[in-house]
Amino acid sequence: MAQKAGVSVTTVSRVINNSKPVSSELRERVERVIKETGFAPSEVARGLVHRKTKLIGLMIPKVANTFFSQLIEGAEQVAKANGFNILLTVSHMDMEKEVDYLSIFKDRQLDGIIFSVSQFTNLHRQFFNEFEIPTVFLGQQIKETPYPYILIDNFKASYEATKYLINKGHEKIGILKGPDYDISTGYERYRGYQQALQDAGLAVHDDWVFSDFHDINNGYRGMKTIMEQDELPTAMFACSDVMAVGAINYLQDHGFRIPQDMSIIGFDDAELSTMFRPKLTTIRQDSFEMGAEAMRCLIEQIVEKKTEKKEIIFPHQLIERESTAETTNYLRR
Amino acid sequence: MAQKAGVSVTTVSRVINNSKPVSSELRERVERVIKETGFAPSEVARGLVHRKTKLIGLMIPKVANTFFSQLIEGAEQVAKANGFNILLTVSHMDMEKEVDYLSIFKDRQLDGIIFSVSQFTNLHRQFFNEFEIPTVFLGQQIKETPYPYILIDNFKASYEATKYLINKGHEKIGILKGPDYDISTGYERYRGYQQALQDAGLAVHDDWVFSDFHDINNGYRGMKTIMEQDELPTAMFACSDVMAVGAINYLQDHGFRIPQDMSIIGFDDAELSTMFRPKLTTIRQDSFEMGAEAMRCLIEQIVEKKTEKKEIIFPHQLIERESTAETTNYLRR
DNA sequence: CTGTTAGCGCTTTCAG
DNA sequence: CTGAAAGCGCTAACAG
Repeated sequence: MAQKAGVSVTTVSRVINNSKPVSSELRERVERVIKETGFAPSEVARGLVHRKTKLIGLMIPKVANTFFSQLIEGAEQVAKANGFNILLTVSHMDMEKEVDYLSIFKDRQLDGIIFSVSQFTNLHRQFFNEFEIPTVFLGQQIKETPYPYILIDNFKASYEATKYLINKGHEKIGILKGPDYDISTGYERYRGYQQALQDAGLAVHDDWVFSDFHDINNGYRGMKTIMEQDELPTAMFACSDVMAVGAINYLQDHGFRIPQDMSIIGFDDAELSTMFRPKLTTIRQDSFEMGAEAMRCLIEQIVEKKTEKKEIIFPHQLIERESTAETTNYLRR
Repeated sequence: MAQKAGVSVTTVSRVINNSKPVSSELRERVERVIKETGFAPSEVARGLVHRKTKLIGLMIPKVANTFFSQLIEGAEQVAKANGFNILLTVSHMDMEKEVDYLSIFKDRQLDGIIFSVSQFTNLHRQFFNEFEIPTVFLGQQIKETPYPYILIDNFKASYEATKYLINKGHEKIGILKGPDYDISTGYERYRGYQQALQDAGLAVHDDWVFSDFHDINNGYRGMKTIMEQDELPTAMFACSDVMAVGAINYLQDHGFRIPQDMSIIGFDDAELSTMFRPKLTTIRQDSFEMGAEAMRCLIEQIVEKKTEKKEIIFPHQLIERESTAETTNYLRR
């Protein structure tokens, strides 16, 4: 390349990066050859010099899930707009894999990490202690690192969802939640539910609490388990839309009508919330925008070369649709 | 690192890569320091030496779509198992972006590309002519490059879907398809539909043909457009499940029953096919496995250092569920 | 078996 | 304004 244009590599570098003045003559010559040969500098070599890769590691538990797939799109868009690319890894909620990927991120000298932790273990702690790399945590309040985290207020959102059901006259309210160790969708959402019940003078009925991974089958199974109890709830708070849909499927398959026989509120406002009939009443969180914001926050850390601990709480919103109703005309159970 | 262990960097390299014999004494010393410091070699520097990055570029039009999100998971799993990582880009069906990303892939010296092309333009052609990089195309028969492509037989699958409807006694069959320039989900699926109709002595009714991007709203809109015609079909072939769901929503919202008043067959067997009620009759394609296989095929090219043109046709399968029925007791229209 | 040397393709001093 | 030289962190070829 430099040869072809009859200049030094330095000059080529200078015209490409516009880093130092170059005479218009040489510049033109170089530009011509660039156009002809389609030359572009090796990002790898550049990376070696600058100790920057312009690569962001994005680690999430699952792709095939509206929340995450939209989040990815948001993050990708912002990354692209800032000259970054995304190295995507899927952890499948496996802590070992998470730590494994973390060190891959390190070895590859990624410029930053966006990380949806499933559980912050000692191995995680160790990594972030030993190694310094701009990071944004997703979905959980990770307080023990200097890095920001971004999430919605799961406690509050769940409190509101439960309160909403209570305001509709429900007193027997069950919950379909994530696994206990999943702080945000398991623990926090359960806490909100519990608190709302308590504040209304209602008791938590353990038989109406079901925990497992968020997927449709578990929603189905969870609802089944609960409907096999002697005493039945009149409303359910499903901590994800997929759980809600699974639950509704179970109920409909067994002759129950929604919302006439059971009110169900979901969480996420996934695309399916409106495709599904009845349309889901749910808590909306803007996952695309959360991905975008996480990426903005990360890039800011990278370019400013400083990270400040901050907590980004995203707004959520209760959207009332068709899967919930007043208790007034509920059958006696 | 080398200093700490009191050896040369070469020796360190040798124990890490096990590339040449090292005395057990030095080896131990080095290993100890590695353990202590958590040292790991820079992938970037390695990449520069080897001209390999162990990175695969994956370009798809959309993440938030079951077909692609599962495909990503399949590809990621295989990549990981072989020591590769994925650089993910989302093209949003934008040809310029596609070409743009292609050259990013080149500049970053990715080891290979898995590419779901929307339309193979001159710019694409030019890229693949000028530049040699292991590639696997996804979803379209790209015949003009030396690289393999992987897809299902869209023509045949659509023929079967349409034939299935015909066998149920339907003679008035509409179609909700992808945009024309989308060879696989637009053109090929339309061709299969058309051929099946023709072979059965049925005519294509242009008013029952609707084309647009595959999403739920377009399914809704498409069905609306068709239902506003004077003469109505008794069955629809939706070229994607999301289209099918949109269509069903429209019909149900307007008092039609599925499948009693209209039979609908989808395409993809997305997760929602069974969550949705009525459960969708659809054409199943295994996108996870397609992603995995594409990655295997790509990695083979990379390690064998040779590419042979091949065509990987994945099986598809018609799955009969609840959204289709015999015409026998259809209302006269 | 081990270390020294060269070089991967770039950018950044440092001279001129 | 321009080029030569040094070096980013590693591996491979070459001596010893």
